[in-house]
Amino acid sequence: MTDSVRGYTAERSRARESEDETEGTNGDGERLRCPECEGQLTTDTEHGETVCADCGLVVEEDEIDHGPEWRAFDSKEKDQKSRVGAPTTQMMHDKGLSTNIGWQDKDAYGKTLSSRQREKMQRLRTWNERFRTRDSKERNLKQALGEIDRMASALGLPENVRETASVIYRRALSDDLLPGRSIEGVATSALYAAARQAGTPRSLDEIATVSRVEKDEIARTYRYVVRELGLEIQPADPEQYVPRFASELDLSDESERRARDLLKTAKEQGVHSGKSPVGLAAAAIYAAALLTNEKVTQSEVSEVANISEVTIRNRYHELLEAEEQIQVP
DNA sequence: ATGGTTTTTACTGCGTC
DNA sequence: GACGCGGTAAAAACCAT
Repeated sequence: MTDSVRGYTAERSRARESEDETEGTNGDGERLRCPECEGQLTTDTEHGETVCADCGLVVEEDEIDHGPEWRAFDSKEKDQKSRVGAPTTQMMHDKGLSTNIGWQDKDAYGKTLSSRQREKMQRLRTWNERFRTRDSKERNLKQALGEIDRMASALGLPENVRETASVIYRRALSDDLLPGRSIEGVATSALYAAARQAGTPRSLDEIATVSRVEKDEIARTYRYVVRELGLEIQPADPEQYVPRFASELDLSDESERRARDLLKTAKEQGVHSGKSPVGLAAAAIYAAALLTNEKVTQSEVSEVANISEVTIRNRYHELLEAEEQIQVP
């Protein structure tokens, strides 16, 4: 259940392996015999021909190579692409269709190149590779940053949060955290992390409503990113939610202040550990509104905080108890 | 995977407007 | 009768192991 991403990649690589196998059996030509001399047939993938090993008869030519087109690339690229899976894929910006220069140092007729030519080709490969990957990373980044911007404004997050989110995303990108994960997922996680770091947290649910990615995946990717980048993010402080909820409910500054006080005393009493910060904030808001005689119903609070009324009830009892214990010891 | 904890869901009863 | 509130039991979600 928590492993849908892993399951996904595993399936992809399995599909790739089976593809390799069929390619292999195609190539060995064991069951096929030469019609002239009954000799073994071998497949020459270089020229796209099937030839009899004994008499040299060309049985078939201009064959289409059904193998994945990236097999002949350099080994670094093979690694990269293998992880992604199928030869053409939506997961690469160019669907794997961009021009590449083979590594065999042979010309179109299969002849070996002169050393001068080899050097030249090597330089071309280097530059082609540089442009291609730089290009792909930049598109990737562009899309992700656009996404971050969109979500941030939907959530009313300030500029500095977007900045941090972009920084986190760039770090994830340069640390090669992207392969196997969606751009959107990582972008969303970066934003979630940034919002928390900036002290203006949004709950996972809120994030999930503006993201194109499922909550589960966000949570998973977020954990992964935080771990890999060594980000230090403390659990969200309930007080950080207070101003937002208070203003959404049109509460006075007075009750907002009392809500904070309630949370402070609760913290001193240690009542808050293990409970959801959002729930505590919501309960504090509700309790404070009661104390200041401002009319807010539990359901209204539960609405803006996305928390159940039951949780509000439970929490706010605890908050009031903690308050009493401080005053009458 | 499992077990313990927290949150949610669904339902009920009570008082008030 | 609808609404706000409180409580409860069972289910679901979450978390650490």
